[in-house]
Amino acid sequence: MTARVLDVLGAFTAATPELSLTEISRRTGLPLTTTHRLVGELAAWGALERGEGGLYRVGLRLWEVGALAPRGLGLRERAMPYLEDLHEVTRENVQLAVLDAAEVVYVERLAARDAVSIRSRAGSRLPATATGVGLALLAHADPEHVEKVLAAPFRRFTEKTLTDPDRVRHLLGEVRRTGVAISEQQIEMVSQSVGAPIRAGQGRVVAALSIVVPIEANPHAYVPAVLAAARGISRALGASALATQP
Amino acid sequence: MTARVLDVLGAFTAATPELSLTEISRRTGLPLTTTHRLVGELAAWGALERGEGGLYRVGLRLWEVGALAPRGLGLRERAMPYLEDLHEVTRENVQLAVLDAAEVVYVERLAARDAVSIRSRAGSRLPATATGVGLALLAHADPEHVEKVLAAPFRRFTEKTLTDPDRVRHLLGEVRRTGVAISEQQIEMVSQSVGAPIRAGQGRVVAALSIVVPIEANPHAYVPAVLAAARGISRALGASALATQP
DNA sequence: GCCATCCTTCCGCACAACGGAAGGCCGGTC
DNA sequence: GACCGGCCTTCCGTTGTGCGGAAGGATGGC
Repeated sequence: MTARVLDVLGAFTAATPELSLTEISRRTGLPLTTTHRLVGELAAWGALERGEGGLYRVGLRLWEVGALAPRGLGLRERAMPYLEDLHEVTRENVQLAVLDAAEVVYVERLAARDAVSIRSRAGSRLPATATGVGLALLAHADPEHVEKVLAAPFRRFTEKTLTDPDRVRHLLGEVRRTGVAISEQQIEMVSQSVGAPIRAGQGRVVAALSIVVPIEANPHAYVPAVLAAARGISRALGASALATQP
Repeated sequence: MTARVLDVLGAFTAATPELSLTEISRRTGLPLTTTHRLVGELAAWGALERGEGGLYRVGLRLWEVGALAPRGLGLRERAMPYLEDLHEVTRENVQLAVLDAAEVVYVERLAARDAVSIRSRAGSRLPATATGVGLALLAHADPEHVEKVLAAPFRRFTEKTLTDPDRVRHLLGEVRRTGVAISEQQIEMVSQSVGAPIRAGQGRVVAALSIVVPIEANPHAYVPAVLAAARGISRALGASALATQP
């Protein structure tokens, strides 16, 4: 059964990237024997591998296949030079993310050594409404999808985290008008982020990037650099010059 | 059956990252109906997703799981700063790779804009004996494993590609003695590479990096920089100072 | 030496995956 | 506008494959 195979893969998380057989069995709820067989088959193929101590971890072959995801490494590779430039110029945290249902998934993250250091790695998730990248993405997403997102309960991080759908709707209009999304103190009280959408062919928004700066800074000062980077990546992805206009 | 699920995933390659249902069916040899169900289940989970035109591609969720591979993104993230430094200083192609059976898998690749430009993106493979990284890895691999690799037929790229097991064995001894692996014109006649092993805890070699330079250059000039980068990454991975000595 | 924990192998049964058949849905052709 | 050829999707009865209980090693701690 396919679902069980995927359950096994899903048992691996960033917090626990190495698991014992029994641990996998516990997490998936599958009988030990079944787990044993599944894990064996996955390991034989290279989707999992066995480290020291007999613990299982995600294997090289699965990484290779995962790297084929257009929204993963593919996007990352083309965006990298622009992210680095932006990072170099500003010395702040720079992030690249895509939308998945109601969350954003961070595809790349360049951390400033000295600046506000938020340390979640590539592959982590946050609610879309609470982040600069997320607002930039939602602003250009299918309205029907946006409504579904806004209908779900909001996760709260700080006292400034948005929880009112109407407030978000208004903000999204603002984002469409200005071309940038500013999220203030929604995740942490000490920081805010400035995000902008990235477009591919036909002008469709496929990703977003953002820069995270201390709350003392003036976010508007970063807008031109953020927009320039977003436009650069959009062009690299094949969006026409016209389509890159807001 | 687990194998069939994996067959479907394996149908996706760097050359053809987007496939139609029938195309997947053809490649895997599975009946169309069966493929349809498997692909549906995989897509529901997020391992695959459906792009424009109905073509299937690798999904975000699989990318996330793949990113957990310690030898994939995990290694990459920690090595990145050192790779960038090396790249910055030398302005040449810099690569990070791990060993998988008889091949090396490139985990990261920083391409020089002007220097000898070598193809193939992160996730690609080459025979271990024909590359700088591969020789560095084999030199510190289980001797039994090395013999298995040398027993298999050699793929030839240029007239300088090594095909004599004894010659390789000798070279591996040399690598162990000097701490660096130099591969000359094995892949292309215009380039050579200088590789060095990267160690993790207990001094075990887990990866290697290399720099690719034109054949006119003196490879030995790059040895100190390459070794410094390899030692830096090893330290970042938790190898003790002693273990990082050759 | 004993017990606890984890991993591995075996094997008969049941039921879920299998895949043939049939039917939609394009878009091209005459 | 009728026909055809590629694709994709749904249905459903049969069968063989994955399932998981039981039992047997392998460690390692006390």
